[in-house]
Amino acid sequence: MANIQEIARLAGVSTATVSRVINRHPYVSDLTRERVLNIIEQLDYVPNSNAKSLKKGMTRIIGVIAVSYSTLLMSLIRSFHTIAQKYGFNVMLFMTNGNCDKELEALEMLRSKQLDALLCLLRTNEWDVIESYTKYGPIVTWQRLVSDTIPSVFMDQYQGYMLGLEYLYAKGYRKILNVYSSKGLNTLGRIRAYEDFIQKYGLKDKGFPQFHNKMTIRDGEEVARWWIKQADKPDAISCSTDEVAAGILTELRRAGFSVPDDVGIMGFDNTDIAHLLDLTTIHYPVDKQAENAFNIIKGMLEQAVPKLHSLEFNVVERRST
Amino acid sequence: MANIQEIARLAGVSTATVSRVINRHPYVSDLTRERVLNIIEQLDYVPNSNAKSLKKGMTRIIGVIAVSYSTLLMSLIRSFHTIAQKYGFNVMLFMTNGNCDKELEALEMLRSKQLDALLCLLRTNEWDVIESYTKYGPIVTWQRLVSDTIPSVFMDQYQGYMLGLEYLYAKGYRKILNVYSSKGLNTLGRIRAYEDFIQKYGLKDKGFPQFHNKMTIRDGEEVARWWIKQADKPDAISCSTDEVAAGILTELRRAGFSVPDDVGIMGFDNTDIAHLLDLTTIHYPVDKQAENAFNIIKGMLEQAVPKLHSLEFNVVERRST
DNA sequence: TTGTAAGCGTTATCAT
DNA sequence: ATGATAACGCTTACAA
Repeated sequence: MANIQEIARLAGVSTATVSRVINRHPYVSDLTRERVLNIIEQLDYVPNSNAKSLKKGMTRIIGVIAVSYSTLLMSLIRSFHTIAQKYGFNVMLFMTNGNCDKELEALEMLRSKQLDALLCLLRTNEWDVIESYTKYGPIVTWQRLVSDTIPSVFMDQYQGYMLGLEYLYAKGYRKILNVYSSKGLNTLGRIRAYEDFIQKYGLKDKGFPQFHNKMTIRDGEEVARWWIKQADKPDAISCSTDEVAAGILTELRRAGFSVPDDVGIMGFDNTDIAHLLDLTTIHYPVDKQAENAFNIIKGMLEQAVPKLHSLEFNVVERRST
Repeated sequence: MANIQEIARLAGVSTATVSRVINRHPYVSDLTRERVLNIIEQLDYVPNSNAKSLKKGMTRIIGVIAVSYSTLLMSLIRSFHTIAQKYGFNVMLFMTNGNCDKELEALEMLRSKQLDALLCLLRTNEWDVIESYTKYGPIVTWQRLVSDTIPSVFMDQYQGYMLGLEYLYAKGYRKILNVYSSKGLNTLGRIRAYEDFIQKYGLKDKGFPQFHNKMTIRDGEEVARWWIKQADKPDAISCSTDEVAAGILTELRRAGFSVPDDVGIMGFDNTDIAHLLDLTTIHYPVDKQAENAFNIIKGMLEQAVPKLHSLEFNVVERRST
């Protein structure tokens, strides 16, 4: 395969000049530039990335760690990929499936300089293990974490959930059922939001059961079947995810109920499915989080101060409430 | 960051010796090996992968191209990843979302030697575009393709589908409804199998409608609702995917019907959900396909003849038929 | 505007 | 069993 020396020889110039042409340096005469470009074209030459990486001390590849696939994660990854691309970085995805060793592999690749940085969406190893790798390159996370060495683009779910509850209150709903997802800091924040909410408006708890670990369409369908059977029904359901809301909505409609006439339904995340089914939901700026994550990484790589988006939740009002 | 020279200096040996220790060469005395390893440990040294890649002319990274996520693809990718790992290769995933440029990126990385090879699960660009990159490294595909330069681990769906139909016939089913997925060579093969099947057994076509583009749980639910409304019902449903079969099964049970007493249901792919719901299905050895794909790549890289698994469909009999 | 040459951190071929 | 040293293909001072 052709290399820079061969191009130089054939074009009758030095390798430095060829390098300048490739990297669009100024101070190359139009004539030589043209001649070099011609030879490059003829020989179907591409610079060897490994040589480049070795010389530059970086690969321009950023690793992204997640434990598994989900709609939300995928749109986050897509946004991250897009902005990384824009600045000439490639993205390498590590799906760990909860396997610590697979995550360690990614961390080791950071250590051995195959990766310039790591975005840790959902970790598997303990934080102190991950933290011990920060000396090899920037690591940024999406999870809730307060750390000097691992910046986070986490958003406090308390605020988002409260926003939704306030919205439902303003629309006149008073008997709200909460459907939570997996027990974690996020869910805890949401539970706290609901407690503060009923206190603030002097609402009594209606004694509805606590739905936990509900995150899929099928989970939503289950909740819907519960709702149908109740004598004293909630007048609104605030869901952990759009998927759950979607499951409830479609299952209720299938059973002949009307949304929002019989019950209001509110999703969370503003994913495609919420749009598709006209679900009111809480918009969560994952795209901006992704961009912030990238900008933080870029800032750390170039020791510059990154410009960040401010992150805010929004109610997206559609026709399910 | 420490490099091999520093280790050499500190250990009082040459870089060659350090390299030998790292790469587990024989002919290093136990004493020096120990001393070198000590220094390596102390300095937290790891060899720089870029230097290695440059020297060796390969990165030991294989790219995998797919257009989007699906259960089947994910288990294929997992198997591929596992065997690649075993031979010291890393895997870089490219989700193209049908974007030609994103796919080209992967191809370009092969060209610039950041990738040693490419497994193309689901292509986006035309085959001749992809084919033009085979000169830069091995490209193997999972799709149906007859080509000198791009080997394929494709399996003829005709056989698998026929196997399922024969099984249903043997169980006494005579009024079979087919639910196909997206129109492609695979579906065409299945349709052909069904035509040959009714001819072989002298069955008359029951005039059931043609279900096409059904591949999800929700599609299956739709089919189930169609089935419920029929006077002259099919006695078995042969599905394009386990997801569709799962949707039909659960929706029918929800409506009070019994499977397999009222109708037999057969999936395809033998994914987790088939196991979960006790669905009879056609096992499709994706793991072996993945291993074959890797072995072909490995063979091409080492110009050796790969050992391949023979690929066969199997009926996995469970309780839905 | 162009060329020379010194690295980047390894591995591998010869010597010894 | 160990050491010199020449690659691998590129970038970038520094010179001219």
